[in-house]
Amino acid sequence: MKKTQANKTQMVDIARIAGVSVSTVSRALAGSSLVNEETRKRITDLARSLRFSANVGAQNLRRGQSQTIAVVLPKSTSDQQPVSDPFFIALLGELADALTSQGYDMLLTRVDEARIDDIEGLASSGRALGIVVIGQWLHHYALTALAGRGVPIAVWGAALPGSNYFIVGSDNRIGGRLATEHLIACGCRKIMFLGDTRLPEVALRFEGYRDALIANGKMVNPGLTAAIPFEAQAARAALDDLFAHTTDFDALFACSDLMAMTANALLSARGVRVPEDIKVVGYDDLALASQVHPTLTSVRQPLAEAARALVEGVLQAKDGNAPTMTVLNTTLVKRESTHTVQTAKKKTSPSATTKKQR
Amino acid sequence: MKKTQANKTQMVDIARIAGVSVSTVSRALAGSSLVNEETRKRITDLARSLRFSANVGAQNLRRGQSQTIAVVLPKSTSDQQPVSDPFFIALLGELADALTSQGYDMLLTRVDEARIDDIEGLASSGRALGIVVIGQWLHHYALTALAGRGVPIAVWGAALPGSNYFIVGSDNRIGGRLATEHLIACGCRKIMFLGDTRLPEVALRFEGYRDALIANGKMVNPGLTAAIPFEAQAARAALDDLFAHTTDFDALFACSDLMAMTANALLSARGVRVPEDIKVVGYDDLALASQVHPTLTSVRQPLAEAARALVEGVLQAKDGNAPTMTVLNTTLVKRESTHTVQTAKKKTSPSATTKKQR
DNA sequence: CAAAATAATGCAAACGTTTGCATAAATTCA
DNA sequence: TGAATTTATGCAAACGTTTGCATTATTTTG
Repeated sequence: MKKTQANKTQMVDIARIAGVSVSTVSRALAGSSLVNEETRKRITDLARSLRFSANVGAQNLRRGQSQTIAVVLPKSTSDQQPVSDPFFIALLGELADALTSQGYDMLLTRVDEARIDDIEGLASSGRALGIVVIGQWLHHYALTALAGRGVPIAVWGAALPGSNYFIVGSDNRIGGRLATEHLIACGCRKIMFLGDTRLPEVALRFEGYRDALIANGKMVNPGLTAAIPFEAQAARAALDDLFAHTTDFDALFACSDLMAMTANALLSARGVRVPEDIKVVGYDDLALASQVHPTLTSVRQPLAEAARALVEGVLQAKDGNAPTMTVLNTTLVKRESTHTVQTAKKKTSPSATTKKQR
Repeated sequence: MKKTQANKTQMVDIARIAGVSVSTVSRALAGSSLVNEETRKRITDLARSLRFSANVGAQNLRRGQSQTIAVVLPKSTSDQQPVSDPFFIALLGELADALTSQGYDMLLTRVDEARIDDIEGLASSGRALGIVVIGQWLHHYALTALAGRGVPIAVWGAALPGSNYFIVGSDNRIGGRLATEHLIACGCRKIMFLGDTRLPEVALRFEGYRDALIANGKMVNPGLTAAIPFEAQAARAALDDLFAHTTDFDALFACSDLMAMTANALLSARGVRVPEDIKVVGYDDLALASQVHPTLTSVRQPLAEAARALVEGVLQAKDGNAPTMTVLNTTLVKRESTHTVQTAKKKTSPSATTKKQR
């Protein structure tokens, strides 16, 4: 006995049984027109019945190319959370689907932000033919260096003009404007912007926020800006602190749904009602946004499209094409958290202990 | 010019520059004691400066083993949601960390539940040395068949006695009992169980629920059970329907936090207050559970431990060891959604529009 | 000082595919 | 009918590593 487990069946086994050479097996399974229809049928049937599956290592080696794309999810060193933001997860899911539907395998890697350079190995080792980076954060420089070295990368993030790597993102500026305009239309006068403008995406959303204010003859009030971080715990602390000091606002524009929901929870705990007292708009339009109470008005980014564009981007990058920037449309999804009319209780049911007016 | 891109540097390049043979390079980089300390240093330095990274396809081929573990996330055919439950995502994150910390790559695949057999190819093609399946759902039979064919798998799910594959799960029965006992201790008399008992995990939680009731001299009331599905949209519809028909309960025990949060939102929309009128316990203890209002009492499953056990399981399976069942402890995390005392407002701050007593 | 042991290196054969080229058999053409 | 063409197959050389074995140079031993 050589191994504990039976050796995997390989092409030579099939060849022997079918009485042909390995070349023919290879060609038959690849669907080459060089092999007789009848023999092909015989071979493919045999392969299926033996549950044969060609060794991809050998294939990649011979072909000089792998069918795998690496997806890296940066994790901040400080943040102990297992997974960053639900939004990234949703994008991840779409990526998984986009990749498998195009016949690529997906290698998922979480890398410490400080070690972002390490991801080059994923490509140079032939493990993956290219890399999708979710979230450029503050690493524009490192990403530029990578791309400069010929590593095929496509990044989800803000469109930074003149960048040397493929970027896919949504129109953050329009997103910010849509949200703000809606709040203005709802009659809000003191709209607070929640987000850390050091991040490129957030900076653009802030510009949209400013655009909307100015277009409506208002000024940007520096007091109505708070650099809330994305990470859940930190966001909660920052918001709690914020609300303890300031209450002079009638609307919140949060740069993520998570942030908006946390804000909602904290306000609610303080007895502030959403949307009656304060209106709230989030960003991302998570699935969860329509599951919470009140359901959350939010800026939607087209995830499936984003995933497709990212895959397309890596492939282009691999082929050495000049980098492009893809900016996807954002849309506003209006829900309860910005309702202006009396909250229309849908058929107040014979519920157990209904307290009128809460 | 042969290729568009410069060819990747490989061992032979390093060998040439260093004036040694490829064997020596290979051994030096592998840290073999056969090579002179000085030459090793020279070679490793060279490799680093050239950003060399050995071709893994070739390595796997030669070694006859890959360093990759596949993680499959089944998606139900009907469900259009990109990613199933946030809980699985959290587990995914832990798995990613556990794998990378042990030097394995993680291949992520979402497979249609109907095609669960296809995952065998991941192992038989040498792409992965083993497979972690997240959620056994209703596929005990298919998984048994896979394991029977020698595919190394480890599954997150309920401990099914006599199974032929590795199973890692948390103690659902205890979890169910803890939740129910807590609600009883809170003075609840009519505790509704929310979950589809066709799923093994849920069935066990229900047993725990029953255990607790019986231990407290109560009977299981069939009217206090609702087969709410896990999937968000469907769950919302089912819950909405449920609450429209029944209000004769004073507590909910939901089989996932998502379900509990949706229930909270729906109840809240109906003017029912949690925890004053109705107490709610969830399951999973998502990060989100402490971010919503009211914060959610929930049954926690030790995710990091789970991830470690799953990895350990696949490796054991690969080595042909007899399958084991790992049952992890569950604990109850008490939060606002089951508070009995007057909701102690923490230092009612000088908030804008505080409505006393909500 | 010869023989034996040790240390460091190289040679060449794998690993399981794919594919250019040669070849054999069958068919068409003039 | 012989040459030219087409069709189907096999041979053998890659792909980039790792590793058993042989080899050489160096040190130790008796």
